[in-house]
Amino acid sequence: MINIKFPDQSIRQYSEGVTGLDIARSISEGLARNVLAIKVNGEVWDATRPIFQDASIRLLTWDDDEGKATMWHSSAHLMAEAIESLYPGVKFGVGPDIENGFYYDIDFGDYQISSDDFKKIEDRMMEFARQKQEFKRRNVSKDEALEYFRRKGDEYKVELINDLEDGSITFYESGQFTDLCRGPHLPNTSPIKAVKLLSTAGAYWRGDEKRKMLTRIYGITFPKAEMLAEFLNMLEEAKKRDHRKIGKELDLFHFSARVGNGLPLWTPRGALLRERLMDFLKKELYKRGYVLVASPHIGNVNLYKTSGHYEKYGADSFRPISTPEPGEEFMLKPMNCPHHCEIYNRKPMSYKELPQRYAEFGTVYRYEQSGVLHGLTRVRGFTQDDAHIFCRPDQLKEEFIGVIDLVIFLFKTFNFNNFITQVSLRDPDNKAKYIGTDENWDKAEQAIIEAAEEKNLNPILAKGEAAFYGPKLDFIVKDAIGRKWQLSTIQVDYNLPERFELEYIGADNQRHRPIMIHRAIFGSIERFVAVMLEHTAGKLPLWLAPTQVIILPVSEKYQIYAENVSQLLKNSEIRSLIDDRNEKIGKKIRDAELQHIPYMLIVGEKEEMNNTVSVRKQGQGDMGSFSIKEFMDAVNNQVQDFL
RNA sequence: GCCGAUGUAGCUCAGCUGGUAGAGCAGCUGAUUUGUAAUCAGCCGGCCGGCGGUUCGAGUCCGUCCAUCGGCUCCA
Repeated sequence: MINIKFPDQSIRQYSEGVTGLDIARSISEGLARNVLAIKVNGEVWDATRPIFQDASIRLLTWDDDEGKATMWHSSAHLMAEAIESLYPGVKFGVGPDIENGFYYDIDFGDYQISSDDFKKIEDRMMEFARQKQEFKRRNVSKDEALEYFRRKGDEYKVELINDLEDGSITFYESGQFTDLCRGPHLPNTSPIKAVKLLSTAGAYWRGDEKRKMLTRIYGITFPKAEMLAEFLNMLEEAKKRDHRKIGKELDLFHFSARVGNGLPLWTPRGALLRERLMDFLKKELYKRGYVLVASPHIGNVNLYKTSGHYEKYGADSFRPISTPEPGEEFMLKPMNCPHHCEIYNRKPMSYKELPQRYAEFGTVYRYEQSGVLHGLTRVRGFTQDDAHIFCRPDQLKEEFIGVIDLVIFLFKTFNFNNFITQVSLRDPDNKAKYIGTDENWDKAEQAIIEAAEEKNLNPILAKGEAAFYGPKLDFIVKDAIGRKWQLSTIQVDYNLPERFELEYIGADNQRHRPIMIHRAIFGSIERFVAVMLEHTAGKLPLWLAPTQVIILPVSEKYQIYAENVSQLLKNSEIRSLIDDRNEKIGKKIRDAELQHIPYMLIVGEKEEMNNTVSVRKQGQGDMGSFSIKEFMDAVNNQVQDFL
């Protein structure tokens, strides 16, 4: 007998060789039907794999991320089986589960697969799923594995196997399909009750653009048909919230091929929104001891050679600008930091003057590959809400805490209540590839982790994810429909202080090297606007709305009164418009609602007589009648914290 | 950049197997003078993404370039 410990710490005894499925069945038949996999001592196993030793276990169902992952991984096999049966001779690359579903990279030879083929494949997948095909795990020797796929003519699998250790290789068989696979998998295909293939895409074999491009097919499966319907609804909702669509509808920004792709043009309304965001942030920066600096859009090539950016952005980015002076070249700045380093460098700095916190809404230019451009989230010219903090090593933690506070304050302000954080640390097995001393790295990593813990961030620790120049802390927000966006980043940099020979004079009268912290809260204004629009579905808060109030005269007779109201609002710095079109009030309200204008003021005979406005709040309807002053006070009250 | 798809009026879209462009919304004009999510009528508006080709004839077929979309890769 062996002892099996459950998540609630209770222990039950089972005979050796018991499987997850057996354990589930010993609890209830219902659980046995729902169990997709089992976690054994922290490792996810097939629910059908026998357990021979004492173990802590957790039965995994659809409600567990690992349960979903197992199902989607098995679904990738199911899709591969369906595709192999429909298109014999295709070759398979890799087919993992991903955050929302799974994909498989496939070499279809000469056949050009398209979404028209999806229905056929989905039907075949469901047919196989209903057959309740079992997933059978089998250990194979490297020779046997190679032999199998050589005979099958699948060079991709052969390549994968060649990279594996003999003795660690497993095959999974389901129906007519055998795949090289680590697993785990479902006991059988029956939990898969709904299938949807989502898209095709080209994907380089092993992510290497020099190698062959395979066809990737994305799909998702569910244990219930209703869940698929829900998922498809969510996709619809995401489409409705697409910032590119909202940006057009609300007339915020525009792209012109004549200006150049990836170069956003901000319309009057959009520019206003940007200004509001930047003004708000500036005010916070002053409060928190930052100082604004400013630098030009170009800098001498030598600046970027010193910083190392030339190497990174020189060849594949906008080409340097030449001048009448032979040999003289300037670059559009891809980063603000070199300029800020030179601002720091302008005079000897005392330890008493640190930290220096330089902030700039700096517009930078990077020649992104045409295929990656995407609305406002990926562009070629964008404005970072950038800042660089130059501090002493003993100030690092405190500075981190300061930035974390600012980030949290802003997330709260913008209603991003759901976010995760990640600390990127260096790879402990490969310390050589990082610049900076061992001691400094240890201290910095420690400082970041401590700062994050003090702020209860509960960060994910990602070893080996740090840049070569320093560890960092990233903030990833989840928007209203659960999508993740990386916004804020705080990065330690040992590299630039070195390259720019930054110094301060310490209390010991010796020269010391300051530490530099890069930090951006919004990331870029462009991206932040995009995320805001998708998060709010275009319903911007009052203080950000380009038009805060629209005055709707019931008929032309009240035009003069409407203008009077408008003037009063303007005097009070409330952004308003009059809808003086010859339309009925219902129509004007409808259009204002669709434009998500926070307040509508209906004015007619009653209002003109009593010097009032009838207030309608966007999304909520009629709020009743108020004096103009009452209304203005209420508006000013709501926005005052943001001015 | 690469793979695939798409590109028709300011916006959203229709236009079958090639015969020379259509709707709704927006805009303009007029009528109506309106009370909390679409008043009616008329009008304007298109080198059918650009360039080449096939054809008597191309929005429709072919090539090419550009842009957009979904991915790969990269990143804010």
